[in-house]
Amino acid sequence: MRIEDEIKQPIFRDQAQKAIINLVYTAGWLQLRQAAAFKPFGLTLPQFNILRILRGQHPLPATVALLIDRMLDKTSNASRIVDRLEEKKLVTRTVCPANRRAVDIRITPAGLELLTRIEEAGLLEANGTNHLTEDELRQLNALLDKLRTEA
Amino acid sequence: MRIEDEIKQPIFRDQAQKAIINLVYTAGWLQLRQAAAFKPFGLTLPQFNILRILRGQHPLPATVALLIDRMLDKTSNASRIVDRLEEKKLVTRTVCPANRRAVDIRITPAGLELLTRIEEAGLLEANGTNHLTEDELRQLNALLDKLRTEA
DNA sequence: TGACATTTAATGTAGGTACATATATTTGCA
DNA sequence: TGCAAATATATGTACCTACATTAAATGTCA
Repeated sequence: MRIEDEIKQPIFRDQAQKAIINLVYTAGWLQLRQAAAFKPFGLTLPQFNILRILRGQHPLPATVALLIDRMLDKTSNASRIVDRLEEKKLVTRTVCPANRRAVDIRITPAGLELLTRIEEAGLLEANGTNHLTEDELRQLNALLDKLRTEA
Repeated sequence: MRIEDEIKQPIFRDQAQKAIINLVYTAGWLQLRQAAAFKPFGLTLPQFNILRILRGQHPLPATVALLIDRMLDKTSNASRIVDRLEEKKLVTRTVCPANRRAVDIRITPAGLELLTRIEEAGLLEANGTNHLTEDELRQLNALLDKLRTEA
């Protein structure tokens, strides 16, 4: 459905305004579907992303600073997301012996097993981009990268 | 900057995964800039959007149902956003006389004046899409609309 | 007419972001 | 050595979304 119809706004000032609204709306649409997919596993999207980063480090630990560096949203509060994962016994937190300011965060066997189950469910494949061809996806990536170019 | 460099992930599974991450990242990037622009005026983005919808109705009132229908994020809680606008005296809430379940929400003169000031500041123009040509913006809109096509 | 369903908005709860501040530890350097 | 600056994380506050529930008013229909 065209964005005009999705939000019942028939006229935009220009293509730029329309593109911005379309972009934010489409990202929200994607996130909503992804969040719904993760819900049966008791995870939110940020929690899932952090678990994946931790698996990437495994069996080495990660620090909060490393998580922030790798996350999509740099300013988000990794500390509190780790709180939730710790409550669910999916990660452990121990003071880093080499630098007692830092915290070593590690994914647990339960966390690894959960990631495997989620991936086996094929959530990541049915993700909403099925209607675009390889070439269209490339175009989209190029346009988004260009859009973010700073003056 | 390419999305690979923005989030320090050199390899994606495929163009589709890259496009999804790129899309969510770019939308967040845009929203962050927009939120920063509204901050000096004491408004958040959802508050600004609701004020604009109310101005569109002015001098007629809007109901909460109408606001939800027009908003980008359909499931968001318009009621609580109106709470904040009411505290700031930018809108009024009165029980609808024709249907006492509904609430008539109206923008105040202060609300209208604030919108004018924001628009005069030119925030909506410097919005981050300056680097794309008219044709590229059209392409982007078409790709996003197609992406959201349901099976 | 009166019981029941529907509509409209508000509220409770859990989790998230953004930004400022606090606390503990380590580092650097006079 | 000792003290200030820097670092690493945690916490407080305000606001947001998502989803479920509640409360009040209205509509429906036997």
